[in-house]
Amino acid sequence: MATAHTARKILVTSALPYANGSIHLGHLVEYIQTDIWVRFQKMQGHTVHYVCADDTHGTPIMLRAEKEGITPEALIADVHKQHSADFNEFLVGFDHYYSTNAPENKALSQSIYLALKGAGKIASKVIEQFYDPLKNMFLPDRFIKGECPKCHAKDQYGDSCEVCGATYNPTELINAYSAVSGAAPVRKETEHYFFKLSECADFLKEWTRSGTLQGEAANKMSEWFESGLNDWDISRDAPYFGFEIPDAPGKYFYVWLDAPIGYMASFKKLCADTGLDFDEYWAQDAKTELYHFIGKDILYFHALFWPATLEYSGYRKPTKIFAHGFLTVNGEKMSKSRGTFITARSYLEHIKNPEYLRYYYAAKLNSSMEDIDLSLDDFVARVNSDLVGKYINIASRTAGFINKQFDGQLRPSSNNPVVAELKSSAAMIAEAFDSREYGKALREIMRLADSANGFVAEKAPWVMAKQADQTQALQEVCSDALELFRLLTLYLKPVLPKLAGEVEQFLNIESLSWTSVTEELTAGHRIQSYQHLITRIDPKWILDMTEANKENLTASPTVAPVKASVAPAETSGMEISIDDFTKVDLRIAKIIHAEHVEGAEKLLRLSLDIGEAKPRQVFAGIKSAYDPDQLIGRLTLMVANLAPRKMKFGLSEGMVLAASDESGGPFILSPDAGAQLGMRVK
RNA sequence: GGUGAUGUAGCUCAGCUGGUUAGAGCACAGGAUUCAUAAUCCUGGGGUCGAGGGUUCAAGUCCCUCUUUCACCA
Repeated sequence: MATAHTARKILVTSALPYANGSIHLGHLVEYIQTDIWVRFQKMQGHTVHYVCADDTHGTPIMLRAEKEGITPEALIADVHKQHSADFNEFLVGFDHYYSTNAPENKALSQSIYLALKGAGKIASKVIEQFYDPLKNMFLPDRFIKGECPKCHAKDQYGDSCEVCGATYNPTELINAYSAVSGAAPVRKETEHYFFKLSECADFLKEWTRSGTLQGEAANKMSEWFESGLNDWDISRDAPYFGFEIPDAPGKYFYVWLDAPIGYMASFKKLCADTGLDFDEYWAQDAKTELYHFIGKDILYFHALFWPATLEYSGYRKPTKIFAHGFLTVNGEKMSKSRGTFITARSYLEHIKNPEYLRYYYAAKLNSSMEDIDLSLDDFVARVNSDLVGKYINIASRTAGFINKQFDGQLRPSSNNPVVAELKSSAAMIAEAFDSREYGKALREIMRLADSANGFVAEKAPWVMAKQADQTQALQEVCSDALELFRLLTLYLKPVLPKLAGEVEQFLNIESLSWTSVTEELTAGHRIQSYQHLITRIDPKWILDMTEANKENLTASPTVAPVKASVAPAETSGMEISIDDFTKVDLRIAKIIHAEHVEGAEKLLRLSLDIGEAKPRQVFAGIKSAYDPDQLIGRLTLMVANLAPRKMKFGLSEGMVLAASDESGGPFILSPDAGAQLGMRVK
């Protein structure tokens, strides 16, 4: 039996979500996967601590806070509140959820750095980097934009082109500009600190092949060894939101240095709060187990930098790293235009029950790094069929007899073969959960639920209920069915902890643990009256959710004021030639900023990006129909070669197009998904 | 471009170290049943296992080429 071994001491982490956005369904794959594993191990009687934190440092957070006119600290405090609430509602049971911007993390990061320095693993080197002369800051590659050197698509990031897929250096971009200020970046020298990863190759080769990684992950790692390991740049220059490097004023730790240390810091705070022994879990010779659940995209940081950092600063290494794949929705990448970029919050608003998603993810998850697909139709079918039709139905169809005819009292039969069958699967299901083969576990559990329903169908208690001499048989069949239901609940508990709690109340039993497999509902035990525990998903909820998540690519008002019956408006009647038309340079523009203009009745001031070095300022008479906030970020159409015009409030460098007549408007235009800013309209 | 994964019934997925007519759930069709918030049970139709080549007595399973989708490239 899987339950026979001695209790283990386990520390588990999920990757730290970046404090720059909301938790969405993609994030939740990982937290749900980890939480199921943690709950399963706890049910096994092991001591498990599950910690996580917000990843709070770096340039994007600094700039976003600046844009919102608040301090980074205020920004991350707000995000922390939101993230915590989301995780809480999805029943992700962290033992501690912290922040990397915490005193424990600062102290640990600095001491680890000093230990690495003491071990001779830190070097400094003068490098050349792009610098924004307007903003007086060094620019990460992703904050440099320009024209792709291969396909000449405008507005591409500094590392690769989203249009043609080419990769290159920021130096190769044509007409490069800073995404922060629009200024042309200059090259500037600066001293950076490096972790000498190149000296860690032998250690890492052995470590990554010692069973700590999945096979495919280890394969992936070997490519890095073949090409040779470079030293890792761990410093960034001020201004930077992060921790300053000791004895190096103006130099900060790169966010990826202090992020994984955040695992330690979160646990350290938990230790301070609860009296746990930090060293028992992190000392070099620690006998406890340490597992990191991560996405395949950050394997690199966790399987190379992190173990090397720990090794040479005198700490223990992870026992194992579990990498999972990405989430697709309906077979494609999550998409704002299709409404499949769904936040945790939006899911809760529309579907409400988080356990549906937990169940569906569990049904899809395995131990590999393959992507998993959230097929929304399949989601509805699966939850309704498995959870409501099969599992809950067992209680729903039998509890009534027990409550009405036997006053809630049970009388199980002895040696029911179906009960024995369910019990005999306990070890196999435990093994599947333990090895993160949740899909396999759930397939088995649903097979057992089929057996249970087959048992009820075969015994036909509704026939017994009509025969006076079958009273005892009726009570036995229904009691046995509830015993089957109890076992299924136990098996599903890591996935559906809240529902399991409600079933425990209904059955009037103690909290189920894995050893409860060997127990049984006994004769004379009284259950509570049955109330329906979960309802089916209405496909309409899904529709509403995807609609609500569709980014406003079309007009923003939800109610269309245009009447379908209006006669088509007459055209002006004047013909023009194609040449006349091509004189008008129409471009797809992205509204990067919009605001009210003081003193203007009708105008909004827009900043429009059409792939040029600087955004255009355009005044548009659309104040009556649009709120500036809802315009920011969307694409529209502009006339790019209209002669600039001086207006009372400033220079207008173009014109946006909008439709209107006496029935309503103005309505500004939007391109179909796929159009990129800067594209010519013709 | 390089590397690691990936492509199996309409949909979502199982198929361990190669071995009898390729499986499940959902969907669909027929039947049964009415205890259950139409749930359940039985039966059935449906696949040239991405394409092509190779190894083998035998390949979805191994090898090669091409191709799909995803990720990473400090």
